[in-house]
Amino acid sequence: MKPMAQENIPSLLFLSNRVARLLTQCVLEKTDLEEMGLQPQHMGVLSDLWQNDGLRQQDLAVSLIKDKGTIARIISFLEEKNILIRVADSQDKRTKRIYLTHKGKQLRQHLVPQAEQATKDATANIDKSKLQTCVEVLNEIYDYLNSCNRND
Amino acid sequence: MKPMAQENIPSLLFLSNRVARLLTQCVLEKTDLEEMGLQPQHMGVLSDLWQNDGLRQQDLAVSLIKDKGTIARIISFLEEKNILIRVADSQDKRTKRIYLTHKGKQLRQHLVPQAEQATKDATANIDKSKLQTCVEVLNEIYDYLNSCNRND
DNA sequence: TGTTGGTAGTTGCGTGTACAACCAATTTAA
DNA sequence: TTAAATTGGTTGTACACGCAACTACCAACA
Repeated sequence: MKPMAQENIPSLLFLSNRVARLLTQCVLEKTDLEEMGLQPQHMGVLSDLWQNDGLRQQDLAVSLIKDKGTIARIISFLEEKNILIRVADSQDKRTKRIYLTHKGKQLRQHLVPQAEQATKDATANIDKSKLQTCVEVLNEIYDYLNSCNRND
Repeated sequence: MKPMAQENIPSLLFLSNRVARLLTQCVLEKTDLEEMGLQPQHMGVLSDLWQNDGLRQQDLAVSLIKDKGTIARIISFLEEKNILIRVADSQDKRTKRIYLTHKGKQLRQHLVPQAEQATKDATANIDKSKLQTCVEVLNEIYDYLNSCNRND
């Protein structure tokens, strides 16, 4: 007699959480983040700014799936460290544009190759095309869910 | 004249973090977790116990990539709610085995289908075989990195 | 048998985060 | 043009988490 069919544990939910933690750990260990007095969440913010300088704090909050208050504090921290500056927007006085300083731009050349290497090491034994598919799928899920969020 | 080649932002690192956040949000919204007074991290612990009753706290810490202190507090919380019990191991008096109560086992039938539906909704527009590949890859990364952790 | 090193669990502390209340500026509607 | 609703940002509060120090226990070895 077969066992009753059990509900399937929703693996994507738990796997994405655990892999995210593990990769973050790897990057923290294998980069100079810590000795520069930075944390993984700071690199998250920087990654968006490296691609798009001049974003608003609200843009960062939506992109990073974090509370706007949390973003405000991270920005304050990075501003303190002279990595970026808040610039009041002349068009809309509510918003502040975030611009990287020279130091902030320099960090990219320093940190991104290290982080890249760390994630490469972590996925060295994975089939390259499957890994590519994985990234594509995550990107699609991200785009889909994030567009839902914006519309509620 | 072409722009200088820029380093590639390590997408898997950031995507896994963001997708994990988004999926966790979805599940929190679309299940009865909150009205039962539970949080996503509690379902993480439960998911391991539903598959393997009688785990040690240390097993949970390794599996969930969380500090053993954090696990201890989550277990205390769930024990308080009569969802599981700590049982001193007679073989090794250092360890405590975690067993689900009847209530804890019931939760599976209640919560897992809801969480499953939530993740299905979140990935409804994704090609099924690509999604399957994505889960496989995440599983491989998880196994690989977690085995590294155990050996340091 | 006693000593030493390692492991499971607990707890104090600092910090990152979400939530909510708030202010200022903008946009929409009356 | 004014009133109401919305939006971007800041700050207070509560809590989940990692780190580190501690206790209790086990295992290995002299």
